[in-house]
Amino acid sequence: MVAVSHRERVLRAATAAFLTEGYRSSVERIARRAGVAKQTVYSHFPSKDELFKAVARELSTRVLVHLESEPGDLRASLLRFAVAYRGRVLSSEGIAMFRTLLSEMPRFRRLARAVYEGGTGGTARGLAARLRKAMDAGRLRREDPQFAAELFMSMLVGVDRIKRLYGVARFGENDARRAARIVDCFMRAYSTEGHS
Amino acid sequence: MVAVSHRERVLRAATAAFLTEGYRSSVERIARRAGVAKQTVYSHFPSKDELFKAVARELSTRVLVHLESEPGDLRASLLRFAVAYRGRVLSSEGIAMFRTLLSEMPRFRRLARAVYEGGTGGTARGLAARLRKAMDAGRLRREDPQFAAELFMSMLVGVDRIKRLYGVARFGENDARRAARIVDCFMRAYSTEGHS
DNA sequence: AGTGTGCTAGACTGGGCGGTCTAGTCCGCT
DNA sequence: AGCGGACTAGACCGCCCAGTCTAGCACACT
Repeated sequence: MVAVSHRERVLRAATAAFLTEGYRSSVERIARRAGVAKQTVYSHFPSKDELFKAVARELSTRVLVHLESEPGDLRASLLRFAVAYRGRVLSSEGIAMFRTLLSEMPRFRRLARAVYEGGTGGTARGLAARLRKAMDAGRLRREDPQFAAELFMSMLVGVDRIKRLYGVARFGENDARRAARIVDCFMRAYSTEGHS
Repeated sequence: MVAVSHRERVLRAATAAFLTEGYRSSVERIARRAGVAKQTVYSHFPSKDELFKAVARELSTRVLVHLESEPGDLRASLLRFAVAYRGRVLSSEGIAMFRTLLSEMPRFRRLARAVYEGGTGGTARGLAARLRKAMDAGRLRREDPQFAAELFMSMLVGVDRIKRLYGVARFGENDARRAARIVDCFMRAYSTEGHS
């Protein structure tokens, strides 16, 4: 089916366009970028809004960060998660995605919930499940695991995301160290083992 | 001078308009909202972009949260800060401001830095100074106070802000409790006193 | 060869907007 | 009374854009 390929190309071009220009990007520019006639865009998506929604839905599936639930060292496991999550969220693409989605979400309230659930929400739930296990095993202080998961994720990207959004900081090589420091802090607050 | 009053009215109307409609808000609507002719807007601001920048600058001065640096109980002091900061950031106005500024910041890179410095950056610096004092007094674990301040602020608003931005959560009455729990976590990670 | 389908380029419509211009009104000052 | 500056409503220009329409091209199927 050629249609699928065309649809795919439009979607990809629209994604790139919306991420760089925001919703301002015109349908004609998107068509050009996809190497396709404007009419072809409209033959696959009924309106610009629907195209945007499709892009948003597709984007939201890229965000989820899984956490291996295998037994291994909890600290190492959290550190891997930290680096992966920060990499996804703080990357240029992650920042552009956040900015673009955010500014249009008030117009698409139902979609907004779905995007949240597919990204931050889903990731938090997965993390919370892992933390609960660690709590059950007595390796983490017993407390609301959902709260702990959200707190950990907040610690990981909070102000750093803001800095990137305002163009104040880059996402550099010393990032792994920062992630490690944050994991240390989290463990100090939640680990049942002694602190230094 | 009547001019000042008019300028002020335009600025206020523009602020309200940009916060609710974003940059989409037309100059004519802003003029109407201010009860003023379109020409009057242009007699005070050379272009819509400049008007927007003026609004952004004005908004950024509203964000700073000060922390009393008097000696008192550190935990109580942090808790007051936590409640104040969350109140400012997570309020409907704070969220709208964030969304509006954010989506236009890529076009105004110099302004973006200033807005960051006036808001999050300045608040973090003030908090860091306070934390450093507590560290000097031996009441907090000695560590990079700037990092600690940013981490604390991340903990305070990170995921909660995301939830509000996506319309997933409201800002309700049990907020003070959440702030308190976060302060507890921070103190567990940083306090030099024993933990329960 | 003939038909239909999916595509192409590009013209077109209707509407919105930034920004300018005109003509006229109001008010304070001399 | 007469002048000037700040304001008003509203017309206007040029541009961009979402979405539609037309005419023609290329290829697959029979």
